[in-house]
Amino acid sequence: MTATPALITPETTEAQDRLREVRLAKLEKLKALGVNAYPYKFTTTAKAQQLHDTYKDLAVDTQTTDDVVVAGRIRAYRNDGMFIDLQDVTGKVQIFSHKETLAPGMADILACLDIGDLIGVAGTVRRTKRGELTVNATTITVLAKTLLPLPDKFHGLSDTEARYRQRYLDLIMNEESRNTFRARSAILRAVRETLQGRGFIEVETPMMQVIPGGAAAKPFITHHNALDIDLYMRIAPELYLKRLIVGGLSERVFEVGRNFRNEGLSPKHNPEFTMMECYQAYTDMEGMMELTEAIFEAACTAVNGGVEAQFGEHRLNFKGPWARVRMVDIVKERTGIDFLAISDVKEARAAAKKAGAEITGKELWGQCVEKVFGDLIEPTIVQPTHITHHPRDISPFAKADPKDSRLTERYESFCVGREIANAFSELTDPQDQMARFVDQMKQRESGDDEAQMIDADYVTALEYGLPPTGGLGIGIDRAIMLLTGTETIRDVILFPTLKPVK
RNA sequence: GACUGCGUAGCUCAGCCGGUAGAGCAUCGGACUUUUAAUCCGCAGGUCGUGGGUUCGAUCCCCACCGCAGUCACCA
Repeated sequence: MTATPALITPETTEAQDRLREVRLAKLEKLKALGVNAYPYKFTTTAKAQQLHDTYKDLAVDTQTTDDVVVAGRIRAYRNDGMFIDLQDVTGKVQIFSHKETLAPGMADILACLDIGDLIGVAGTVRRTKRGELTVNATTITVLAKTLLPLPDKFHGLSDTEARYRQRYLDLIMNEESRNTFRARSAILRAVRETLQGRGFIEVETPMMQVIPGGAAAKPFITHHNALDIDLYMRIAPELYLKRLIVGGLSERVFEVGRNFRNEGLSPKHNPEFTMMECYQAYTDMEGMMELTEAIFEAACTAVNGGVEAQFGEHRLNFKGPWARVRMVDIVKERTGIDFLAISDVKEARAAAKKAGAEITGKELWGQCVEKVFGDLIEPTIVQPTHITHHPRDISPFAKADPKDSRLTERYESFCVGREIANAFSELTDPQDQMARFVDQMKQRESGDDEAQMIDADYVTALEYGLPPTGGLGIGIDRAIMLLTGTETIRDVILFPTLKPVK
């Protein structure tokens, strides 16, 4: 036997090589029988679930004359292939092969099959004495001969590392994993449909940017050879999307796409993650609140059939309107600290520290408020809640609160101690915006490498006029975790970031 | 980045106080045949994550490194 280059796989062990040899021998037998084990096309007439639906009333021990053609992966192979469990995207159906009903030559093919192989089966439908819906095979077509065995048919694949590195095996073996990622798709569709139903148009903005703005985060750096310049992977699409509102491309735009933040990995953080951001002209944060609720209601309904979702012990209800409370008010209510009555920064830091927040001594007034909220209150929020009117210090793109210039028209929505949305009445005043950038630059110079860089062109865009606009961002991965009851972000991202194996 | 835990056959897992490894499933050979994790008999399958060290002897003890997980830090 001659080894082809494709089969030189240094990662496999000798034991794996032996297992492969066995299957290669069967592949050779198939070739000898004139069978192409990797054909080009196959047409089916039914899926497994369709058969179960159609024949749900078929009596036990009953043979029909209905011809069907199915295709899928062999998940179980009993009695030397007499019984096969065939799995397709909808589920499993049993295949029965008997000398008397099998077409000539099929028995030889059957003998060359293994668990894991992809096959097509033509036959008639019956229900066995034991009540199992079954296709009595007449012909069997090899659609792809496998060269490596699947994991344990009963215990499956549970090794977390293997599940992430070889996601295809995880998907073959674990129905829960398949369901989660199908739910992910359904949620994304619901988000898009909700927005499109309201007249938002989907756009795409640069992922490689010269000035990475729109969020407080460390960026990844990459390099463009021809231009010989470094570029940053975007941390947010925000500033580009608002340029589109300035341009009047649409009064309503949204983007669903990847953001990249150079930070640690955790059950809640993956360096690349999916974000939905949308901007709507002529509305403010109130309008965004209603939209936030509508999106979550739709997304939850898409995967759970209603506005409730189970997350751990918590029964979450996404039906709007959600509770809303000002950040300073809930801080005052829970800790007794009335930050609005504190004007001195040192005093604010002392109060925050006394309350139990982690204070380094460099915080601005607004950062003290946020620390207390983030450290002490955020983790306790269970049901969807809008926390509103963030301090101006931590909100460089939000309009000031007309009632108190220390605050802004901004809110973040929280659920089970997690942020699920961030929105505000967008700052549209170019002079105020430039002042905010200058403030950020000062924070940057004093060591905060996550403070915003000045994006002069963005300010120029504002000088051409951004209408009153509401903006909203939703972290899609975390939303999916909540709506599907998933504890770790790696279980909702198909190929999470992992260190390479050396 | 820090701490803790884990890494044993293709998969899922045992392995005592240090004496160079076991099971089930899968594979292979055989038996059986309307099964449901099919059953029965038998064979084979291992650089115990990697590299050092201690020891007469290391899967086990020590050190370093690699990877994964959890917690924290960083971070929305």
